[in-house]
Amino acid sequence: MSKVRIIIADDHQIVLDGLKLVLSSRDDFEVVAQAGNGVEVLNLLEKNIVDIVVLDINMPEMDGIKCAKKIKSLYPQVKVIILTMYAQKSFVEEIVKIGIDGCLLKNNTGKELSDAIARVHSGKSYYDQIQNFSKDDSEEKEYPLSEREIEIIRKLGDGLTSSQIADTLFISEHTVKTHRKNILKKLDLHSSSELIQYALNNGII
Amino acid sequence: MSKVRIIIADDHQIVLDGLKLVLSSRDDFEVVAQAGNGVEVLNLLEKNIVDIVVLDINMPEMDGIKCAKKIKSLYPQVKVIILTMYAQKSFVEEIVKIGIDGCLLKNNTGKELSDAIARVHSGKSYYDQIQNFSKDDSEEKEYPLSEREIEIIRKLGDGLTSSQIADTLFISEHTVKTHRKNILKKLDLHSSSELIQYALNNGII
DNA sequence: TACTAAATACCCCCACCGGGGTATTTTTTT
DNA sequence: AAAAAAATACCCCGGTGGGGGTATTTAGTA
Repeated sequence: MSKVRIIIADDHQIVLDGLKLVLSSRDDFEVVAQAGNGVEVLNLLEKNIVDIVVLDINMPEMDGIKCAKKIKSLYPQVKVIILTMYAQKSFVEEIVKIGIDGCLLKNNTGKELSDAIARVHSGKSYYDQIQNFSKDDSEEKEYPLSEREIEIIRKLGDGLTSSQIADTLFISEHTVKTHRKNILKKLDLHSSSELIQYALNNGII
Repeated sequence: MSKVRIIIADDHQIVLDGLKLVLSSRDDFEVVAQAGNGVEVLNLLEKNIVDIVVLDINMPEMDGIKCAKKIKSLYPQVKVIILTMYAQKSFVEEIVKIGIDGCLLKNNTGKELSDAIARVHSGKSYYDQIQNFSKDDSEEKEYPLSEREIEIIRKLGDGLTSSQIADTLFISEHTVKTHRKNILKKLDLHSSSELIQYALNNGII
């Protein structure tokens, strides 16, 4: 019987090393490649035959969700499992819509990841606690932040002013102010200080 | 020859599993325990003889820096290595002051962590790119924050304005502004946003 | 194709922040 | 008792932030 061919992606090399060892402890798994961001994953998929891709959500260049979307459109037969730090409600719709096969928190053991891979490989899906924070609460509307908005938040956290941010991003100061305004509205916050606190507490920064 | 006895702490179980495998691949290392936060680490240290503790910075309950401080005061002979996601300048002063023995980014390979542990165990220190920022030159000017100033910082983090803070503390708005001004000067920061980020990263909030 | 979200850019306005001072009173330390 | 540190309070001023709009262009999706 052939092994399950796996690609793993995480922006922290040390986590990659760990995951590889975790998965290699099963002799029916084979980690064929590692990647540090979504773009690398797509490059690797061009040259490798792969059964399953394990993606961290938070990655530079191209995050896990975007990458999963690409994978599912380019290689529908490839299974995708998302690894995430926090149970972020905003991702769930995306995850379901894209048709991601599995999703679990980094909070799980290596064995559970192995189980998830085995289950997904057999054609089933594997969702961790995700259903807990799935959209039961129709009351609370989720306003997901765009990439640009997150970029703005990070720079606000560095203490840059609107005009400074505008300079680094080569856009108008007005645009930066609009973004900040929209961010505060989406998150129902009322100052940059609150925003930074929120961002740090939610893994945005 | 006895093995190097190691405790590893990270709030993500899967990362712990990975790290354990990475370190166990060396037969002169022994991972005696794992912890999900700083409090657990301290409990484990009461019952175990340990050479080295590897701490993630971002953990609930008690973060890596706070935990390191405790360890160094309670068990000075125990070596501490900090694992961090980003090279955050704000941590460096703390890290140096506390006397942490090693510090490296999660961006490194498992082998580099092993090397760091071996080196630290031999009595040397191991600093990744971090030392680019460090400035052990001469006297580090210490500008300790007063209790009142910390009180102000917390309220700033809640998004309160000067006048709102003034109301809750029954002092003049001018006084609040003076405090904030002094705080920014002491810490060499230039906006409340930077301040909040600094405060959260240093356990002030 | 039409629809939608995102990014872009601009208007007005006032309150607040950041930075520069000075100065008095209270508390703590020497 | 004297010195140092902390907390208090006030002045000025320019730039920024936060909140209310509107509108165009671009990109992705149905």
